Amino acid sequence: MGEQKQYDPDKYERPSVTVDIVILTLRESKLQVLLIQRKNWPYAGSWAIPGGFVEMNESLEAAARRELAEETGVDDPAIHLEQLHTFGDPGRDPRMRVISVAHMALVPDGQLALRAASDASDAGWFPAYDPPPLAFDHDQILSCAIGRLRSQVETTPAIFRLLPETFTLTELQSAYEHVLREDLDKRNFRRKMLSSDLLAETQQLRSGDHRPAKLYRLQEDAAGRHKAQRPYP
Amino acid sequence: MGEQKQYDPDKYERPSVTVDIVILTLRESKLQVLLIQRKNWPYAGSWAIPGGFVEMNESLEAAARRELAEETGVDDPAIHLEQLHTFGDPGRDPRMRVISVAHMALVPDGQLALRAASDASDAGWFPAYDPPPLAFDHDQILSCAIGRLRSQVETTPAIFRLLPETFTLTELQSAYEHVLREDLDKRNFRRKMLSSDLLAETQQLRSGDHRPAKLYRLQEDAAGRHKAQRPYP
DNA sequence: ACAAAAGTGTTAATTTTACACCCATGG
DNA sequence: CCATGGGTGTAAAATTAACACTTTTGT
Repeated sequence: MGEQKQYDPDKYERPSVTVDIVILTLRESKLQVLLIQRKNWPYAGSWAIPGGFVEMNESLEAAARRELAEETGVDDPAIHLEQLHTFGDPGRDPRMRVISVAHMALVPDGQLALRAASDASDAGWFPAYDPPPLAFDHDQILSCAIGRLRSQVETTPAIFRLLPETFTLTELQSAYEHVLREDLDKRNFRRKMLSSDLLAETQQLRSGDHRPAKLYRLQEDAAGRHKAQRPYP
Repeated sequence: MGEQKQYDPDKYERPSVTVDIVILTLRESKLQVLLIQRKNWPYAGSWAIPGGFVEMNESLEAAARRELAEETGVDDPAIHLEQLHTFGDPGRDPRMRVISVAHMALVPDGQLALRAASDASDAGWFPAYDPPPLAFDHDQILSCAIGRLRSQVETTPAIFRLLPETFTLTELQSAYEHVLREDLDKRNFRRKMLSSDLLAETQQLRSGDHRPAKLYRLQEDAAGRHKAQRPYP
């Protein structure tokens, strides 16, 4: 900060600072969010977005990654984690003044070892667009995450952070459709995607119950072209 | 935050929390930022983005508006103020752990009573795209603000928050050009603007040295409509 | 053979770009 | 009368939107 009065910082009461993490994934073709159930006052029994205190020697991102690892077992710098917004209204937590730096993490559905944190009676995945009632101002935080995700998905290759390394075009389209909540035209979608330079064709096929589908992966250098243009729509 | 261990919050050392405000305006047809000169260690003599501590009973936005009023004399809820990002790396301020919630304010050039804060030896406007060396991580904060402004200007009517109530189309175009740093085609610009439903024609003309120009104002209900493309927070 | 998902082109509509001259006023 | 900024239209190109059938596999 830039002020420069001869403040004695100790004469100011200080708030607690936490990070909250909206952890999103695509499971069962739906956008889902990880929530933990509170055991204690306030909001005992309600579901909440996971979070925790920022320690004095760690950055905000480090704190968020630490919490992410604690909740999901995922400790991978490749996981997409971004800061969303800071929520700091006095009274948002009745126990004390808590300023919370909200983050969003996008994790591919996979072997997420969902280990409930020691302080949660339970943890689970819920439909992000239709969550249970949430503690504190966590409905706002979730809305903020979903809004950001949608905007990212429309303008960057963020969708791939929710997908496994290889995927079919139908899976990719379905991911877009479930995040954006709109139906896309199959032929237009495929034409646009294939002409976008975002995808690399693999040699493999996904054999399933029906006609096998080509598998694609994100083009290696696509991260850089990120901001450039909207892949879809 | 959502964790719920039986934390004793007092056993945690707490960081200081501040708000910093990137105050932007269009002066002399240039995008300019308000900076204050530091008098004391660290970065004595450097220019810095104004800011100050968040008090225990005020929201982050209230703190930012209070600082904005202290620096500029502008105390108007209509001023566009938005939260940008929170900067909290340990060591960003050598005096202590400071977590700063950066904001951006857009003020129309006008009778800004620039009163230097008591702790600043001076305050002044500087070209936002070509600022002097800045204290702390304030270059990052400024870049963040400019990036956000550009994205807002491309997708929302934010540009009008930098303009006086009435303006000519040429002034409007010039505002876009100086914020986006690109030249726009006059006829395409005017056609697009006039067909956008964002503008209301006034009966007045701006008489200057040459042919008078029609004055426009932002359409009353325009705040909602242009939101179409990118919602950010 | 059939059910189910994969894959494939064309046309119309809309949006974006490029581009140059006349008009109204003040000095 | 002239210098200066205000104001205007059209055509080509690019992008987007709408739309239905054939292919391949497993059962």
